[in-house]
Amino acid sequence: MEREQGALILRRLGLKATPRRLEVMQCLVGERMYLSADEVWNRIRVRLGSIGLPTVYRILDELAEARVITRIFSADRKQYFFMCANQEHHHHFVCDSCRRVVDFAQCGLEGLAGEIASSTGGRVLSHILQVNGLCAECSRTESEVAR
Amino acid sequence: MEREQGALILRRLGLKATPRRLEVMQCLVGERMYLSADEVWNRIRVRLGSIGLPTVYRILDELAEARVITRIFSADRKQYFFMCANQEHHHHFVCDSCRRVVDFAQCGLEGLAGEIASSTGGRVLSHILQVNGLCAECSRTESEVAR
DNA sequence: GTATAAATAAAAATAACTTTCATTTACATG
DNA sequence: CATGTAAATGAAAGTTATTTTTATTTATAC
Ligand SMILES: [Mn+2]
Ligand SMILES: [Mn+2]
Ligand SMILES: [Zn+2]
Ligand SMILES: [Zn+2]
Repeated sequence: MEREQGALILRRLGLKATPRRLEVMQCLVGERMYLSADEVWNRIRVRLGSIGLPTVYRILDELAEARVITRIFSADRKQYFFMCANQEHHHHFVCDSCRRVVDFAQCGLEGLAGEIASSTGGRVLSHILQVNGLCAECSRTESEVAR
Repeated sequence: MEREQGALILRRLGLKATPRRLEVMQCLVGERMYLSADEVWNRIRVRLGSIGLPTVYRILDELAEARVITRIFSADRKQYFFMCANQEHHHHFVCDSCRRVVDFAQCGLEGLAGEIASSTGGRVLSHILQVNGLCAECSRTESEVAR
């Protein structure tokens, strides 16, 4: 992501294009594994000289709120983040072993939303969908180990 | 849930049928809202005389592990639990306003699992699906307030 | 350049959970 | 029924991810 592109996205969201925000975005863009706030912090503070962990948390929150990045669900219940080029509605296939994230477009929940609304009389507002497993590489590795 | 039924479930899991476990199950069965460990604790300690919060956490973990109860995802990232009579694979429609949980059987992710496996070369092991919104009652209330 | 609201750092606080370890209890066995 | 044993529990302390607070700095509109 070009520096100016990041700045544009931030201004569109009504956020100032600060060096810290740009670094956080830079750190996540193109990264194919999901990262924790702590990991983002450790990666960027080398380059920024210094940045506070609360700042990283705040920036990640803002970006997630604005849907620039996504939250990934993990069994350890920590917060993890991932940025995808894909800006349309979609979900993720997440590797339990190496943390790789792969987009998939199929959602197929529009129909379900309708069914739930009509059968319960309620209103559907959002949904969480995440598929977990082993990516191709980890799947292969595991087979080798078993041999 | 009859006391003896609870005991049977626990023994089948290789767990001792202790008064604390039975109370936790009793507390959750038939409850139509999801509850936190803290809430379960406050409800049952009145009846048990005393029980430690770590014990409640341990019991809830065991029951969730054994799939006797389910974890509910919440924006506050606390752990919430819900028990459904329905023992088959299914998911939940959760009210963001009153915490009510409604089962829905449709999952429709078997096909998706296959597609992901064949397109990525990986292996699908599990998935998370939760639909959020407003239950019928809360949806009605909200409309009234808007008027 | 300057004013101003927004952003940040540093430190302290929070709170949800978890661990430890000494004591108690369910229950299998005789 | 008595009893041995592993499993379960309580109390207290510990952990740690995340958040709050407040004084200072900075992006940006004018
Ligand atoms: Mn979807
Ligand atoms: Mn499913
Ligand atoms: Zn992998
Ligand atoms: Zn409701």
